Amino acid sequence: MADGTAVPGSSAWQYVEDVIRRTMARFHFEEIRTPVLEEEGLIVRGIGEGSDIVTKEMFVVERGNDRYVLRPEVTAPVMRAWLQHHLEQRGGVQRLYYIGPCFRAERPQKGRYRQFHQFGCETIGADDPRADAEVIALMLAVYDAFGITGSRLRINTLGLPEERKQYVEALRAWLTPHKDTLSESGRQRLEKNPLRILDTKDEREQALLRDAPLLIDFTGEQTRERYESVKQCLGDAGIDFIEDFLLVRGLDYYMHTAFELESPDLGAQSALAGGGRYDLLASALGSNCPAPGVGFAAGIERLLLALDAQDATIPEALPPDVFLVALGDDAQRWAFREAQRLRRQGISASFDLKGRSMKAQMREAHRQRAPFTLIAGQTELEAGVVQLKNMDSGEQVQLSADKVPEHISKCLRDARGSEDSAPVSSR
RNA sequence: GUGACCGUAGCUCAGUCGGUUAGAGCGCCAGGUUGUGGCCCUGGAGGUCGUGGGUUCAAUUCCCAUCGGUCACCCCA
Repeated sequence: MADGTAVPGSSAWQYVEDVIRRTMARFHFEEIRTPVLEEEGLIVRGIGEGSDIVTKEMFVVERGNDRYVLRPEVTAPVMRAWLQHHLEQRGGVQRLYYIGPCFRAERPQKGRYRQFHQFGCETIGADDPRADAEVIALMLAVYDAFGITGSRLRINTLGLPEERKQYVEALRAWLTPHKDTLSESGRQRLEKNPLRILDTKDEREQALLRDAPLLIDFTGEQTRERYESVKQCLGDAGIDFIEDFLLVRGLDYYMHTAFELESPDLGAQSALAGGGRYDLLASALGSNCPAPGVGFAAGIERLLLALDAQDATIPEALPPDVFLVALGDDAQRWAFREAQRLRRQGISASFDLKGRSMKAQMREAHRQRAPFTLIAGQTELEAGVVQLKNMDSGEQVQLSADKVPEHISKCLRDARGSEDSAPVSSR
């Protein structure tokens, strides 16, 4: 197995996907699936030639003269799909979401894996500030649905490319005299990408930055008004946020609104999710179709870490409705036959495949939390009957073999009817 | 890519200052109950002590390499 590629395949995973999909549906976002394999050019143009992802974190697949990459993120692929399939022709605004694997060739650590899983949404075709606020609200709604608390929403505006460019120069000019205070990587960033210094973890650099110029002061009236509207929408919806003028994003396509959701439970990789507006992505991809967009991306593994840290209860896998216990060779054939009969009628059935003792089969039924067991041996087969045992009460009744499905159905209905706990999931 | 730490049973971990058959708890299997789960009791299976090499009379233990893992830097979900 390649480094950093463990894929959790547990009931927790099922549960997480289920809650995400339901939340997305509540906001009426529609799922879009894009290929895991993408043309290298799309990703390079989309997230920027100089970005860390493109320069050192991509898994490249070559075939003949074609170069593909395993997608490192999903926004650019979604935009490609939107352009390629002319989704703008569907009229209105597209509200889309995705969930699936992404790949980045970084050194694995807590909350960071080479194959990881993202979910996120993209609203394409609207530059209304409410779209930004809606995306943020959706992002928070997901974590809310999981009961995750203590995370912080930070927002900022990255302005327009022109404004940012002026700011970068001003920041560089301001920092250059303080070169000696910067760390080694800080000095490298000063050359390559001064914006990245803003989210430094170095305390001396953080102290220095307190007096540095701010991007917001280099933005024009339009940018500022837009930013104010987004904040106002968030306020109207009662969403708490922290304004952080030092917040930047690592992908080049972002502009205007940028945001990040941080959790104290994650270790060094503290971002649960992040996103922003990317009105110029479509043109970076070579389209002249205007496609203003805004979205967020979130890591499922980090969500699982947060759930774990908060000792959240994750619903267990559903038990079978009935476990069939067989004694002897003839009964083993009966167990398979009977399981199939029940399954065809929508009753979930399970049975032993190792020819184990009755005691072991009963234990297995108990372990699987089956509410009922159906027991048969030579005696029952010859008499055309089976034993139905209620595992909860221990009560056992003998049934005529042909009445089994309807009887079990009835018992299940009775058992479910008497439960006042919330239904976990319908079958 | 850089650095630090860690690899003993399915899992969580003891242990050996180098020395007869490497342990515990949980889990698993079986018996106690000629065909009945949970609790309890008894027994059992399961380990090339990550791998390769070196030092030594002797290595799971020391050394080197390698592979795997973890965390941090960096980066970001």
